[in-house]
Amino acid sequence: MKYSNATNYALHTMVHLMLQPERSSVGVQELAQMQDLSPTYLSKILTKLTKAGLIESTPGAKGGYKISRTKHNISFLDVIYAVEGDTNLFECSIHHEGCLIENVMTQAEENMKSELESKLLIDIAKKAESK
Amino acid sequence: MKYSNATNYALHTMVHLMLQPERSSVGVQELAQMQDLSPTYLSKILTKLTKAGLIESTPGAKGGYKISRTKHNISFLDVIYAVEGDTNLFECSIHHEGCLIENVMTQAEENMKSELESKLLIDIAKKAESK
DNA sequence: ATATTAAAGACTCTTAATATCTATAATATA
DNA sequence: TATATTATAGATATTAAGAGTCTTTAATAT
Repeated sequence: MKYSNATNYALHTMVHLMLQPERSSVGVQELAQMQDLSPTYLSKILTKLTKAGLIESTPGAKGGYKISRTKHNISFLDVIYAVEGDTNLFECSIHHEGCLIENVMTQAEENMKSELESKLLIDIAKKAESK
Repeated sequence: MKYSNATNYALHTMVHLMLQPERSSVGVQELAQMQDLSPTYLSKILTKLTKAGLIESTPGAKGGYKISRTKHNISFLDVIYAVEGDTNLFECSIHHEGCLIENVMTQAEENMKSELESKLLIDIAKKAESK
């Protein structure tokens, strides 16, 4: 079990965008180069982030991506959901109602998610900046 | 991102074995039938559990599998490790030392794991029994 | 000796993730 | 308005991992 590469790239991209000056967009070319990815591939991921409202995109010259104005409190969980969707890590294979095993597994997953919800990208960006 | 089916089957099998009378072995035939699986497939999973020391196997007539004598305190995490191995859910794609993103993701995973470590199969088995 | 059962290895099938290519739509600016 | 630039969308190919089967071998009880 692993997080997808896409989630990994998305998190790095988001932190990078957080470090940009206000109102300035960054093109997919630059973002892709930074992580040694093909622009077309990364653009798929960026489109997901855009649809989730985490970033804004403007096509055309001088266009690109920037952090959404309305969303400066973006959590790790927000990014993960945007890329992977909200799915349960565990679903009882026998599929019986109120499975005790599933209950335990779900609770553990909740613990992880609540941690990821409490961690904001902006804090990581600031830490990275001050290094 | 999902837990494997194998983990799912393993957990159900373990709880089932927990509910057996002491010293009695159950064959893969019966265990497989219970979950509507092919015996050969389930046996792969059972072998992993055996190698991890969570259950004991005896070949031959009247043989089968039973919970390890020495391990009546088996946690959910033990079973997951036995089947999936201990791997990190997240590894920085840029692979730079002390990645701040990776740190956050790893901490969240630890929260999940510690919950799974604190939950014992025997407690689930007892609950299921008393229903 | 025989029946029974686990273990191991080779192999196939399926699915999801990864990634690329091409065409289209939108925007800035000269 | 024309052109260059950039995002979006769709089709398609590639890869890797998981799921599952089949067959052979080894171990054990009776």
